[in-house]
Amino acid sequence: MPTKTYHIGVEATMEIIGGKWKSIILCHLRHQTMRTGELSRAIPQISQKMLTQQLRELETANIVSRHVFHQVPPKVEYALTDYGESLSGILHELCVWGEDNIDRRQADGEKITLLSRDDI
Amino acid sequence: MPTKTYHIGVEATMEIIGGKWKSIILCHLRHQTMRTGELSRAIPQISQKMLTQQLRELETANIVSRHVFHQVPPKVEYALTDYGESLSGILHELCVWGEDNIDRRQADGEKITLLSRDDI
DNA sequence: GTAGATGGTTACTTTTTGGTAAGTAGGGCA
DNA sequence: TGCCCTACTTACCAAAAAGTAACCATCTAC
Repeated sequence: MPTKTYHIGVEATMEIIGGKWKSIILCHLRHQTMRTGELSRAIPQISQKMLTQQLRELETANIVSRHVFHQVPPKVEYALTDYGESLSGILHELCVWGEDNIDRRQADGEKITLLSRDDI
Repeated sequence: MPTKTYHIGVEATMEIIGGKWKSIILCHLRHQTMRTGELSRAIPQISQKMLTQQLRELETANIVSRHVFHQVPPKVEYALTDYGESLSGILHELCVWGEDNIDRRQADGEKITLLSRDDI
């Protein structure tokens, strides 16, 4: 198979946490283990399909673990793996920087709202 | 105009540094002011079009400054703004985490190469 | 007068990503 | 019997992001 080539480290990172949803999902999992339904309530804009798709990709990258409880109705819990935890600091900074960015833009007169801040 | 709504800070951050190219460009500008041609040599995979497009967007977000020297042939220099510098720590961590990720995957037997590490 | 250097734009196409809506499973429960 | 719950999948379609290739402007130097 062909060798995959990266030119700079950040490429690999963005391949894992990039895209519209992954960093958001990870920011939520940073604080707690969550069930599928909890995640979709926490991220109301995301569709079922995108949620599971992104979770699978994060699982494949060994960032998120999936724990299935064999019950009916089904129960599945997602959490950061130990390796995923190594992203925690970065995720926190990404949240905080974004909050500050929104503050600036608001102060600049832009019509923007931020619904919740990263409390921890 | 409709109010733009974010649910969590990281959304705003990723809107600015997300996508295939922005974080790479920023990682290069983190170390030095660069001319257009230098950037495209530093990021050989990027096309002219994408390079200028991404730089314009970063300029609009006030992350990058553009300094035109009125010469022939033209000379244009790009640099992080003071505000852009506030991303420097995050960008560095994204690079370092990615380097480590690549190391792990290599150790895991995946065929991957990283051409250069974030030296600073 | 023609080619080269630099930075940039445009029209067009392809690829990737995301969204919608419907369907599956299987036990609980009225 | 039939509907609910939860997690998940699938087929299909729309939109956004990125790639390609050709083109412009301007002065310098041959």
